[in-house]
Amino acid sequence: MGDLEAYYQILLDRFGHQNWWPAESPFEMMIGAILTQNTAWTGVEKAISNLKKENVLNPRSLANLEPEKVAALIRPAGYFNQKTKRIQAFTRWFLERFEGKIEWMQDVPFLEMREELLALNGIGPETADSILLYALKHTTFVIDTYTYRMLHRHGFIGEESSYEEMKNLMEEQLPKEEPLYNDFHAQIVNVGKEYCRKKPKCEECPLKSLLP
DNA sequence: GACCAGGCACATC
DNA sequence: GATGTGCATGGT
Repeated sequence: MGDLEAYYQILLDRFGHQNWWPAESPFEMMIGAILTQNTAWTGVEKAISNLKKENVLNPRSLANLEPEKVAALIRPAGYFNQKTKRIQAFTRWFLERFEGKIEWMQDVPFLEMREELLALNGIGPETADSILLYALKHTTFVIDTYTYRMLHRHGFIGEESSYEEMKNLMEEQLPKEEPLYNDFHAQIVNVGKEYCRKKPKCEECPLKSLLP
C-alpha cells in the first residue's frame, strides 16, 4: 500500500484529533513517559494522580523524596522500584542540567538532546522520542509496539525491523511537520488499543481496507 | 489463571 | 550482534 498519509487521514476522520500528550505540563508529560513503559495507561493515570494528591509531581519533590515513598505512590504503574530509580535519576539530571526549566531544555539542538536523553539510565529510544516530540515539540516520530504491528501487518516492513529503520521509514514517507507526527502516533496507539488487543477486532478495524 | 500492557537494561554466548 | 531474562501491577 504505499501512502502512509492516507492511513493518518482515515484515522483522523474516524476518531478526530487526539490532543496528545494527556498531561497538564511538560514535566508531567516526561514523568508519564517513564511511567508508561510497557504498562497500560490506566495504571499510569493512578500513579500520576497519587503524585498530584501528595503535591510531589515537581522536580524538587521527586528528587528529594525517599525512594520508598515514590515507589509506594507509583505502585499502580508497575515496575515501581525500577521506575522510581529512573524517575529520580531523570529528575536530578533535569535539575542539575537545566535547573528544572523546560525552556532551557528546548534550547539544546535536537540531535544533542536526543543523545543526552538516551545516555540516561531508563531512557530508551521510544521514551526519548516521546519527550522530544510531546514535551519539547521537536519533529521526531515515535515508534512503539503498535506502530511496529501496523507497519508489519500492512507489509511496510519485515519482522526484524529495528526502531531506527521504522522511524526513518515514517519520516521519509511523511511531511516533516510536528503536529502530524504528534497526532499520527496518538492515532496509531488509539486504534491499536481498540482493535488489536485481546480478541482482536481486526474485521472492524478502520485500516482494514488498506491491507495488502 | 494465563496473557498482555504506549520498554529498557543487563547478562551471557 | 543476537538472544534471553527480570522488572510488577491491573485489566481481560
